[in-house]
Amino acid sequence: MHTQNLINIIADQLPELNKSESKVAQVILADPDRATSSSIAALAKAAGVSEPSVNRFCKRFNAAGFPDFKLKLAKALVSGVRFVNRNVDPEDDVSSYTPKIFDSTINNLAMVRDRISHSIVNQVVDKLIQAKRIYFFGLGASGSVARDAENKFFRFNLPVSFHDDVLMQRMLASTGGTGDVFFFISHTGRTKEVVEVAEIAKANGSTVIGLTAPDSPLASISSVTLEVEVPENTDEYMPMTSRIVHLVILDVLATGVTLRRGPDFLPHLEKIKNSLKSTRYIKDS
Amino acid sequence: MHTQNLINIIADQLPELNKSESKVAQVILADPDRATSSSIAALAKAAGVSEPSVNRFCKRFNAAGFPDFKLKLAKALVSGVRFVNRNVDPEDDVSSYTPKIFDSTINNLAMVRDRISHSIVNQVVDKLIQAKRIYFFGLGASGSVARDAENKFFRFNLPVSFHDDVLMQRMLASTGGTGDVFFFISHTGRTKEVVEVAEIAKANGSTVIGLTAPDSPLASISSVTLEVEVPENTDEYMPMTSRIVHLVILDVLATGVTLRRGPDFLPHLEKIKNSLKSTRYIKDS
DNA sequence: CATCTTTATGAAATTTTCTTACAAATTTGC
DNA sequence: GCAAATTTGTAAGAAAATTTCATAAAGATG
Repeated sequence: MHTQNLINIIADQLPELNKSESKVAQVILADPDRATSSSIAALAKAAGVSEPSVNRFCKRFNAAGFPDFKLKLAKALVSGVRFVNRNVDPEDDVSSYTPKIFDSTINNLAMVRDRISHSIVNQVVDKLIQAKRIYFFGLGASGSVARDAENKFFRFNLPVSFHDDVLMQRMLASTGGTGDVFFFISHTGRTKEVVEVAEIAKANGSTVIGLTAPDSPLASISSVTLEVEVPENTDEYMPMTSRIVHLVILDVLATGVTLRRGPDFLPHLEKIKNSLKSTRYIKDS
Repeated sequence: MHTQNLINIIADQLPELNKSESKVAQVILADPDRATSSSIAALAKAAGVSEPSVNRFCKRFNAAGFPDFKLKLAKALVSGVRFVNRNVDPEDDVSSYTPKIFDSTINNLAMVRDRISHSIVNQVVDKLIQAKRIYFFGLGASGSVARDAENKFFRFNLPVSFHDDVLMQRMLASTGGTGDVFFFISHTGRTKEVVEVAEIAKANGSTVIGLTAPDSPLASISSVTLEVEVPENTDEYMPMTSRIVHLVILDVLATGVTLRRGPDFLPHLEKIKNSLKSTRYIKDS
């Protein structure tokens, strides 16, 4: 499991801190970048606590002392993951909402990165490699993800297709059988049409893979489920980030397949890349 | 343009440093990680120079002093490790390549987050709000992005469509005119078909927006360009992350449009959300 | 090659920053 | 309501960093 980001660790621990430690935490979380460049005295003053309290705070988070803590904080900031709960609000202008949306996406990715089951990724790669045919199915926003997956997996010389048409999906599911892989992408895992099609595929002996929410009907039907838990979209203004997480997971799967294929396969990928060259204007410089 | 890594800067400057500064540089380059956690005294001793020499060295590299220098060095190390040493290599297993792919995506997002021009985002939001019609065009992987954009902007009650068919694109571009917005998505900005269609759109008086690489043919044609610079995909195994960056930028634009529409518009979004409810299995719990 | 000028360097003092020890205050358990 | 445990701050002192200034080295000039 990936080491959690210091900032998130602090945020997580927040409720368990005592009064002065929590004051320190709040000041740091409010502007971590500033914290890295202030002295212990300045930070103590900003938090309204004594210097030793700040020092104790640092030690609580496994730092040798304040300077060491600052160093760790600085590193945590670079890794790009910032503090979570920054919702877009109606008063925001471009320079507020733009980073907020990036940050929220980044945070969700970091969360899934730390939680995704590697053994399940491996199982799915197995299934994909052994597949006689692969179908990527999704509706609405997940349709775009499915389409992207087709574009990606097509390069592996696998018989792959994507469908965002429910009737098409239904027909294909009912004509499939052993060796066929039906890969369902769904944010909620509760869309009736999707679940029904998955049931049909399953009934015909095909392998059903779900890239979806845990504890959903789709998850329970799937032969293997890649569980993605992205916080519900409570804020009206926040975009749905699950699509993006799904895309990255498909990137991971594609990489898994490439690696499993071994180095002999690279020339094939190169060939596909080159086939596009003639469609482009040459880069000067 | 990517800011040069501090370590590389030091290495580059090496020949121009004087005797004691160069000693300091060598010690730091030999073990930069150690340098971040040693005191000025320790480093001075290791380099066989005086403490002020180390201090002067730090100031030479635009640091406020030694502690500030250590901070910058620490940051450089983190980003260095991620960019240089985090490529997927053929020996990787699931638990290595999975976080690597997430990290590389996260890094690219963080980079664009810090570099994207807010004023251009604003300009694009303006154009989208005023548009009589919006067309999202993309080919290949960018086609999926365009499709996702349609799905997203459709909710704004704007006449929007997406096309990944070159002939369709061509026809629409030539029938468009003032008030129409053609939004082109392209990783390279050099695909001939895309550039040609953009030229046609432009010639007919439509607004052309490019979500693409800077200094590309597409960028130079566009009325407004959202420049996205994602490091070239040199590693055979690394997936292309520009798609994901593009999606997030479209999320930003959509948020901008929602905010500009004001709170009166929220019921409309709510209505669309609700329209999907009946298609889902209810969540128990 | 002597002398002046510039530049580089370090010793020591000063200042800033951090840590520790301990006592006061607060909370908790009984 | 009192003792123990925990939390917090004061103040001292230790450590680290910076500045000042003197000296040494290198370079320029006649």
